[in-house]
Amino acid sequence: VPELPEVETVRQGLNQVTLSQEVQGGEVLLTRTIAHPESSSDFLVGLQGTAIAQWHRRGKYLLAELKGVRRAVPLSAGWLGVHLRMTGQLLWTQQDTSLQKHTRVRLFFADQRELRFVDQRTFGQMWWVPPNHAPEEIMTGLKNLGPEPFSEAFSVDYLAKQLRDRRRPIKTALLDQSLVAGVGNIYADEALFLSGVQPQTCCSDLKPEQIERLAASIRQVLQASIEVGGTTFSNFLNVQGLNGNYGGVANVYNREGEPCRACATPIQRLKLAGRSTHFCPQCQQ
DNA sequence: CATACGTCCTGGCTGC
DNA sequence: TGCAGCCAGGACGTAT
Repeated sequence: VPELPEVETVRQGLNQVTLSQEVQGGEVLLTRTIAHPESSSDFLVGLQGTAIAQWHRRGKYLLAELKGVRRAVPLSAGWLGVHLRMTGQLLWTQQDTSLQKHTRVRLFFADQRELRFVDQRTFGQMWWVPPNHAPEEIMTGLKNLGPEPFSEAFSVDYLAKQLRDRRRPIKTALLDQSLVAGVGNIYADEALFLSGVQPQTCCSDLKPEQIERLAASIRQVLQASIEVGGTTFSNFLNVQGLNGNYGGVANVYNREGEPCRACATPIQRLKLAGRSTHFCPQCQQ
């Protein structure tokens, strides 16, 4: 389940291998994957003859800035957007590598290279944003994203103000991408454990010191995972198809009934907003 | 506006 | 052992 740290790891990997090479063609094996343009062939035509100048990340979205390669002065050639959703993977490979079962989109580069989008559950999406359009015009989800967790905008004051008048459980609020961008189910549970806050706590009941700990914990748990290549809690694969160093070191996620690593109390599981939620009833009050 | 919930999908797991 | 049914969840559309 790629969340911010995994997407950031993919971004860094793509910046190491995909830049400044001409897209010479491609193949869409599942048209539903292409969110824009409506026609898959228009998607491929838009990308053809461009090269990626740089990969960016916003929340869990990947954004490749495109440039024309057949001009002396490279012109803006729009954007390629990707959301991995549940099971999406971007793999940098050779075109003659046998296709994975769930291959959805292939982009062909020079020297028989390929950027391959593999996605078992087919929720993942790709967009081609034409030149002279802002990505958020086409990728409408971008408009509803809250601040990046590592930005100055994600301050204690911001979080306190946002939570003050909300009546939702804090866990549900953390999954809302308009509050803070990039946190998903795993990191929400882990950040709440680290901050000692029960996931069911009503947002407006949180005390100032809890909000302060929560803001710090969100950044801490995300940063720690980025530093080990996004493999802290999942069997996530990087662009080379490798799982660096699966840690399996979650404190609470997917540990129902197992002893809390801090106090040995059995970890409890409940359902919030339709999502499994794990916490230590002793450490989180 | 805030919030809740159903929906999309595949494959792994559970229980009969 | 086969197989139906449940579950996992990110974001969006719709309902309240």
